[in-house]
Amino acid sequence: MDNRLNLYNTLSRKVEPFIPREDGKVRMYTCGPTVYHYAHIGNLRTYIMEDILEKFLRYLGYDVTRVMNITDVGHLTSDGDTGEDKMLKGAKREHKTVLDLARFYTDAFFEDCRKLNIKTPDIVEPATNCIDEFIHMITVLIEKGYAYLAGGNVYFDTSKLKDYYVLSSQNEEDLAVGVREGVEEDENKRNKTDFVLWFTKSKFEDQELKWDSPWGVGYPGWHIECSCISMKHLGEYLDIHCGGIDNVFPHHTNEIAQSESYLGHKWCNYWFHVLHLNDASGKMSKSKGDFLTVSLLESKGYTPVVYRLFCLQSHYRKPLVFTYDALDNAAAAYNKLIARIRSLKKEETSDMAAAEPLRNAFIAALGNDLNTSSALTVLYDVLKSDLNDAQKRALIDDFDRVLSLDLLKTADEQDTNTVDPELEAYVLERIEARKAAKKAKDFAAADAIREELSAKGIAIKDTREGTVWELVKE
RNA sequence: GGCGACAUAGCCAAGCGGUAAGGCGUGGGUCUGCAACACCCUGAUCACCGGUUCAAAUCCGGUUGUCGCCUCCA
Repeated sequence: MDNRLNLYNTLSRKVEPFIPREDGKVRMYTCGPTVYHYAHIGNLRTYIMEDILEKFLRYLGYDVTRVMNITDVGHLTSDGDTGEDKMLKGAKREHKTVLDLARFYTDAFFEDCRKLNIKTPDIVEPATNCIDEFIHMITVLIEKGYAYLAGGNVYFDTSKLKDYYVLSSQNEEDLAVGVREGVEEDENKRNKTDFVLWFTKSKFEDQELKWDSPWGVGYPGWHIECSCISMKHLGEYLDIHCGGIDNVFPHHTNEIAQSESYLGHKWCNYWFHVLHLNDASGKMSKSKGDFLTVSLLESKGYTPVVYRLFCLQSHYRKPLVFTYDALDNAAAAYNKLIARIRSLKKEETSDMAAAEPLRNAFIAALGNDLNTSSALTVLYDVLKSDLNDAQKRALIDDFDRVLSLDLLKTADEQDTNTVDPELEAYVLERIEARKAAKKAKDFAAADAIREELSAKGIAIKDTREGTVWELVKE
């Protein structure tokens, strides 16, 4: 397969040609959501961009297997055993069991994804399904001398590694421990970067999810989940590991440490990280309490794909600032785009040879480290090109396999042909009445009819070819 | 304190050494009874200061600013 994707790799800090280990086949892992609350649109920015990556790989013809975990246990408010399990905290807040909470927010997450046209990964695995695998890996790590028991917990010993900071190039001395408020240092650790693989101590007596293990009843640490779930479904070698930029350290650094110590060889070649969505005050965070969700945007009248377009206008490796003005900008752009697509005539075509240069431009744009902004420009180039309408529609449909903006679908749905005939007859009758009023120069009556239709959600406009009308959304 | 990213027109944004894409908005125009739509036209020398080069928004050094990470985080 020819290589047409150049991708920034956090591991090398360079844009490099993407070459999977096995020709034509891509093994892709994604850090999934923590399901103690709704996902905010910042979380979803990452999933949108990962979705673009996956779909572009498929567009290029790769056979992609993508796995995602659901973090339904082990995600503490801090990494020491002083931390509170976020799931437990969420369950208390909502008077649900932890499993009900997980199910509820997992469903909510995929519902948001559906609205944003984010494809569900081939395999989705909750952490609580893989306890045996976690125990197995931890056992091996202890046997190999990479892990130790202290204070009832099992820790990974980062001092056993020559190159722990492969991803983030920090150094031990300068790491500030507990810089964040409310994070306490764990006295059991031998090194400040050591992390918990298995907890048996919990200060919360009502900890709901506990499993038996060789080290006592307890629950897994956060980092071990992703390593195990990835290997369970994708084997010992991974091509791409995705996640938000904040996961570089410590989460992904720790994943590499434990995975490669366990395997005894290099694990994953490409690390793909998406930068954050910020609001005017800085980073969006679930723990801040007040955050933006897809439902909130919908309640304000935005179509969710407009947010997707907003994300695609920017590059995934740049911080993006969310403002309603910027979203309005995207909404206007989306509506205009759809209107232009709608004006294309639906015809059959078999000759797509003339479309090749634009198709290649589209591939070149996305192949250049997923430059979605440039890819959208190519979309506009298609509309402006000399191609016939059928070729344009075909090309737009082709691009939308990756962009997933419902381009043709929305344009066709808005077509008045799909409207209830009774309504159509009524509207046509009113338009005729307005025409008569206009002819009689009774503009007050004509405007009244326009007002009346407008109140019913029907917009009319006078074009050279006569008066046309459409249903206005909302 | 350490590590890292970013800084392009009113806003979003591309640009990867050869003379600033695209989108939204604004203003002007065509059309129109008016309006809306559509279409046409309309704008920046790229944070600042040095350096390399025939040539730099693009490379190097420095300055300033914004943001992120340093065991909750997408």
